[in-house]
Order: sequence, then C-alpha cells, then structure tokens
Amino acid sequence: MTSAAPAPSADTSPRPHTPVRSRTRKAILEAAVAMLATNPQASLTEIAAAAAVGRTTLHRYFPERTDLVAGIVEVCVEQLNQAAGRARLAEGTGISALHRLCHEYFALGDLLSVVFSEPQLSDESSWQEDSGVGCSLSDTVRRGHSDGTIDSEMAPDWVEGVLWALLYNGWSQQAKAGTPKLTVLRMILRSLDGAVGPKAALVGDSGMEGNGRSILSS
Amino acid sequence: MTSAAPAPSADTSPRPHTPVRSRTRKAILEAAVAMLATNPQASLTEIAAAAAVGRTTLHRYFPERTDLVAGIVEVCVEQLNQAAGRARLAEGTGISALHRLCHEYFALGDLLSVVFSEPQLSDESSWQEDSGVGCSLSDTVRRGHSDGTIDSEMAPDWVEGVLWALLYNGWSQQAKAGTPKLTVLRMILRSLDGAVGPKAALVGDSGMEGNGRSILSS
DNA sequence: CCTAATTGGAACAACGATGTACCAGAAATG
DNA sequence: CATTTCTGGTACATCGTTGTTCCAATTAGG
Repeated sequence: MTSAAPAPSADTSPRPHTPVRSRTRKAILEAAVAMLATNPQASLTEIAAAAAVGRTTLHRYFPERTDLVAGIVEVCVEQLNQAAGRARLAEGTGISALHRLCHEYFALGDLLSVVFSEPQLSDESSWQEDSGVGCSLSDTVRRGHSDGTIDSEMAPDWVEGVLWALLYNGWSQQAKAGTPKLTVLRMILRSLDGAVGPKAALVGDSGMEGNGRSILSS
Repeated sequence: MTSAAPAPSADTSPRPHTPVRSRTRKAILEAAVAMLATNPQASLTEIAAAAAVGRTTLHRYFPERTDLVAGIVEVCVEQLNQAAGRARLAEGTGISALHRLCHEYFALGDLLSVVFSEPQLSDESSWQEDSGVGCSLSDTVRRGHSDGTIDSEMAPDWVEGVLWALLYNGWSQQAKAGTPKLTVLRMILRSLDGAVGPKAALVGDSGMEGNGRSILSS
C-alpha cells in the first residue's frame, strides 16, 4: 500500500454526475434500446458502435451486460409509467382509459419491441403498480366491469395480455408491412373494443350455413 | 489410397432410411421442439441431453445448427398444415372456420412457442399457401367478409396477426399463470369474435360518463 | 452368434463475445 | 493555458458454443 495518496488513477468507482457523463450515459442507453429493438441479442460491440462510442467506454458505464440491460429496464419502466400517467387511467370509462393507454404505449415506438423481448418487463408487471400513477391497469379494467364497457368475464390479466398482444401485432405490422401508424392504431383500438368489450348481440344474423353459437359452446 | 474398398468406414453421407435412423431423428426433433419452446437459444448440448442422445449423434443427423432448425421448421410447417386441414377452412362461415383453426392450432401446444420464436415461421406465411389445404387463411377471411361474420375493414393480414397474437397470449397465460387450457381457449375465441367480428351495436348503453363513439372517432 | 450399423465419449481446433488493463490523445474545465 | 476528466484503441485472458475426428462399446438384424 502506498501512503494516503488518492489512488493512482485507475478508478471508476466515484461517479460524479457531471453533465458530460450523464449525456454519454443517455446516448448509450438510447442507442442500446434502438439496437435491441431490432436484434435482442446484439453484441456489445454493435451497441457501442450504434452509440458512436468505444466499447471501452461502454464498459466504463456498464461494467457487465447485466448492468446495461438493468439500465434499459429502468428506462423502459420510467417511459411506461410516464405513458400511463399521460393516459389518465382514472378518468372516463374503463374502455376509454384503455384506449388512451394504447395510444400512449403505441407512441413509445422502438421501446415496445424491447418490452416484448425483455422477460423482466413482460413477465412481471412489477412496474405498473409502484409509481404514483394512482390507478393501475387492473383497477381500470375492474372499473370497466362496473362501467359495462368491459365484459365482466374478462379477467384483468387477460385484458392486459390482449392489450399487449394487439400492440405487438400492430407494431410488427407497422414495421414489416409498412402500414401507416395511424391505420394500425385504429385497427388496434377497434380490435381491442371488440375483444374485451361486452358481448353485444351475437354475430352475423346474415343468414349463413352456420352460426357462431354452436362453435362457442363446443 | 487403398484399392477399391468401400471406403474405410468414416462416412455418414449414405443415408439409408433404416427404421433406427428415422426413430432417432424423430426423437431429436421432438426434444429440440420441446427445448426451444422453453428456451429459444438452448445450446446443442442441452438439446442433445434432452433427446437422450450424445452430442456427436446430434451432429451426425444435423451437421450444423442451421440444419436442425431447418428440420424443426419442416416439422412445424407440417403440423400447421395438418391442423389447418383438420380445421376444414372451406366449410361454414368465415368466423366459424377461424374458430376451428384456433382450436386446432391451440392444441399444438409447445409447437406454438416455437412458431413464435422462429422468424422464418411468423414472418413469412409461406407455409399456409402451398400444401393441399385448398383454402388459405386469407381466403377464409375474405369469405367472412362476404359472410358478414368478419368486419370488412379487417384486412386478412390483420386478422391473421390478431389470431396469432391471441393464441400467443393464451398460451403464455396457460404456461405462466396455470390457467386451465379450456378456459383460455374460450377466452381466445371470445376475444377473436369481438376483435374481428362486425361492429355490431356500439358498446355500453349502460349509461356511463362517456360513450365509445367519441373515443373511436378521435 | 456374428457382422455391420449405430452410438457416445473424449480430445481438439476455431470462433465470437465478454471482460480487463494500459496508455496516449482529445475534450472539458478552471 | 494547464490540468483534470473523459475517451478510444490495442492487446490480452477467459469462457461457452460449435464443429470435427477418432475410437471403443453397444445394439440391431440376418
């Protein structure tokens, strides 16, 4: 041990939140989100390149890959919560709140893909309860049940799943087939309405060779 | 070189379809499907172990990983086509055909997860046209349009996407939350009905603080 | 029972991804 | 302008996966 010198130089542990550092950190996280949205298994080299940053620097901010994904998860949770806040889940009917939520989520773009590929985010719904949104998604669904705007047989978990499944479908459609975003969003909302809305009058009285009921009961 | 002897011994190229071989091959493919359903990036060692087969043998049947996934894709296409055949897409109304298709697909179990994780299967719909099913999914959707059992604004691609999205959601729900399969299937069909069915009478006349129409048009 | 087919294990080479150490150049900060 | 901070490249060690080779043991089938 040398005396009480402030250590030679190689030391990344003190993390002063200097503007330069936070800017670089942000750039890396954004690039990482963009990359992992395209290819969930992008190598650190690719991510560093996408961030216009040396791989060394990347490791300086996120020593291990784990740390990077932790950072990304953090970003996602934050964005998702902000989106939920903007959707004002506590207002209006249950279904209208879900509409606004879809709208906000859909606007998150690339982040959607990341949410889907990251088990920590799709599996656990740990993020939706904590922050000060004041009204969780399941609360909203239950309000829709009382509302009459959401079928009471549709459990909150199922509704949530359908919402995400439709968002995913819409986003891929937009990414692969190049369907305009507005069109896709309209389809999502339309499908969501029907999928979780009250049963209404059973389909097709257009007189065809079979009716839906016989299938439903089978 | 020795004389005209039938080659020393090291030669796997001649592939006689002896019963033993086809049995082993089948076992490997089945184990691979089961493994990749759980973890899409399972190593060849894991897959070999799951198949109760040495890694050497695995390589003997599928020299490269590519070859294995090709084999799996082949299996999936076959299963999907058989399922579509069983669904008799050409019969009944459009929506009832979709119901039967969901039923058959859902019964494929683990294979569903593989289909989802394999880009070759979800991206391209190359498999649904070729074989002798006689009636493709898009044909069925179009019939539903004439039928009046499927909303004409729902493009075949979108309907197909929704169907898969709901299947995926249902399957994960069943796998993670342990919801009984029958319940899940009922939910899938119910949601599919609403999602792609004709608009019917707009939601909730249960007199609440907002109506669906204002949201839909926004 | 005897032969040929089939298998499984060990050992090895190659590869890419990850993580670390070091150092010289660039950039910011005073 | 001088100094601290920050960066980026090179080089290196490590690890897991993949693919190959060889051979001994097992198994199937006549």
